[in-house]
Amino acid sequence: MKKLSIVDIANHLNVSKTTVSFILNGRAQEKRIGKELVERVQKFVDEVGYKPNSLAKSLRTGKSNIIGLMVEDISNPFFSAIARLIEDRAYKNGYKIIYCSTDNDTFKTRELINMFRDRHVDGYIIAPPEGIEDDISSLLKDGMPVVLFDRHLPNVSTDFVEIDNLFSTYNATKHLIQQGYKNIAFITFASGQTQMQARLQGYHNALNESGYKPVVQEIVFNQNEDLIIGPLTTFLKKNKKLDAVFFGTNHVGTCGLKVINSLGIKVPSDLALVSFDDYDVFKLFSPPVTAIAQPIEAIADSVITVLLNKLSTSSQHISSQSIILKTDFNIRGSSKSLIN
Amino acid sequence: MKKLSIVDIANHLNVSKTTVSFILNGRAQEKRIGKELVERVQKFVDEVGYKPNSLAKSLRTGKSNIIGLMVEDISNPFFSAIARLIEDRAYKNGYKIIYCSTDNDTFKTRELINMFRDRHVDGYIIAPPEGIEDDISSLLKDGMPVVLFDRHLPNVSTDFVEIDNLFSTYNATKHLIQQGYKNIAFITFASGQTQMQARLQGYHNALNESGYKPVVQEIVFNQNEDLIIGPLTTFLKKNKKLDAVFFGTNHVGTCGLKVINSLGIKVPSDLALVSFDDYDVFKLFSPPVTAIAQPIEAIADSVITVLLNKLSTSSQHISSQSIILKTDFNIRGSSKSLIN
DNA sequence: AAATGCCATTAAATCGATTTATCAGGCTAT
DNA sequence: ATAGCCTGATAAATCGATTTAATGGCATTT
Repeated sequence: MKKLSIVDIANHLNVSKTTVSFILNGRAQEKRIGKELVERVQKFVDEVGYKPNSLAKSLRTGKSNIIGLMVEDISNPFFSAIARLIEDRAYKNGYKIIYCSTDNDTFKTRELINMFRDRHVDGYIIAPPEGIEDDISSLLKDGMPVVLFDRHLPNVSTDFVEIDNLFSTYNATKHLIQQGYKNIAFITFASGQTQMQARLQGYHNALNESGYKPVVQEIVFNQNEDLIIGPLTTFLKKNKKLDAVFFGTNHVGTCGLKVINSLGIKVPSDLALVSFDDYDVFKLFSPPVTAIAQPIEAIADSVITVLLNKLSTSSQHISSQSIILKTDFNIRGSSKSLIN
Repeated sequence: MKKLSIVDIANHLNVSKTTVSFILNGRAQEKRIGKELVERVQKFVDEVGYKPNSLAKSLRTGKSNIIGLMVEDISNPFFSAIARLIEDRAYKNGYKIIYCSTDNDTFKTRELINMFRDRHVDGYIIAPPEGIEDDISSLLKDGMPVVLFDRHLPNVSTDFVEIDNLFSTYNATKHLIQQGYKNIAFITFASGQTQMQARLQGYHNALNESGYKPVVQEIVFNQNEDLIIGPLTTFLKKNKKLDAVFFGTNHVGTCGLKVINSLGIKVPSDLALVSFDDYDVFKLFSPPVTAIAQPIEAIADSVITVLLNKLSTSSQHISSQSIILKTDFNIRGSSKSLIN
């Protein structure tokens, strides 16, 4: 009842395991193995449902058919949606996914990379935290395929998939300004990551053009939501002159809505809202929240396509490519015109 | 620059790899290996940062230190939250997680189980779809540790973690009745899974006690949300006499809210709401939705604890245990009293 | 003095595959 | 006749660990 090995197959058919291996790996013709022998082996293998032990296979070949996926936090809807799509595509192409959440913690990420390495994953998909440059570089130096997404590392030359963060916030801020809002705050997580910096820059650019004063509030990320809601509450209580708020991520946005509810702030008459990312919470809030929607499918698709490419061609020569995707700007009730 | 193997270590120190292996696996004392030799080996291993090749290790020992986690859909907040917590606990205990989404598809699940098996995972955590009984039984027969959660399989005797579904819906339905609602519909995904059946039963029990007529609408699950929203819209348009609706899952609930918004139904004056599961969407809706909150942490904790136990003791003798956890009932504005 | 036991260590087998190198036999060309 | 070349297949090496069985040397027992 125990699992069959290639030796069992070989013995039962009175051939050598080499022959079986060649046949199973489609090298029968190349190795000019007799046609009826090939059929005999194939038939028996199908019959007993033999599957090669993938550990042994990996040990010998050095390939594991596993892709390591590192997101910031799998329980964040943005990341879980992307993970889901990547998962599907990967499975369809014969790859499994091992995933984990980095929490944007450099040390944790480093450990996880080492674990993946130890596990001999074939490729890496990473939403990298800051400070992990050296570890990524080291992966690259060893010829490991790595695709970054959601952000990139300026000093590391590798493939990555991102969205046009700067234009997205520039455009959305412009929209607020056109609706007549003048005191627009930008609330975001404190982070030097490229995507956050770009978002901030877009906001600044738009305000500069109009000559309005920027008001930026950075929140320290914390797993405990109360430690986000607290500072947010303080900020909104203090800055009564604001007429609009721009949330830099879906998480900040969600927390922001909770604060707005608890303070009894009316949207958009007291305060207009725009948020980065789009998901059910924003669609179902009253009034629904204007949001920048990231093209989840396109991101996942690009990421996995780039990685699969690298895995199949193992072309060291092709220099890294970066893919920048457009976002959708979904205007809803939370940023209605002041002038009507 | 390539990775060191145990042979390299052994050669460099002029000892046999057996000795190195014993030392590294903490069997030095048992094998009475000299104290200073142990230290010499340890020191060198630390120095060069040698890590045993886990594939080779797994091949030899049959253990992979990987746990297979199969949820219904990783992009569902309930499952992603649990996955996240399980992930953390697993990593802390030296286990990695391979996860995947079953889509409640029996065939897909069967393939995934085979894949996990092939990958030699040490244990399984599964939210099982119907029809997968035989595959689970076969795992158990082969002595694999399996823990089910969110639902169980009546004909399979294995450990599982669930919540008290029947009481939860019974209690919530009672609440609606006490608030004066009489025409209460229950909308849920068509499914014979134990948790869904129990939820339905709880609803029926409460209505029976009061003599009100049950109205049950089953929706066929689909990845494409429009195919859920469509039938839901039809249903709510047809049944104008309803004064309350009970959503059987967070997903149905979210879709339900979208329909309610698009139809312009006023909550709770036109229609009171209660939903199973609790998450940000329900808290931030206006008015906030009364919901049954599952104890996410407790579920994740129980699941991983039970599994780790089975993994460490490998006690075939202990009969399976089932853990039933209590839920929280969060009463909010969407189910306010009719009588005031 | 031979036998036994203990100590500290190691050689060799094993896990289950892939891959390299080899082989026996028949045929062709010099 | 013999060297060389296909053909069709396989023996043996390899991946990098764990584990079983064995070893040589020394002290102790009979």
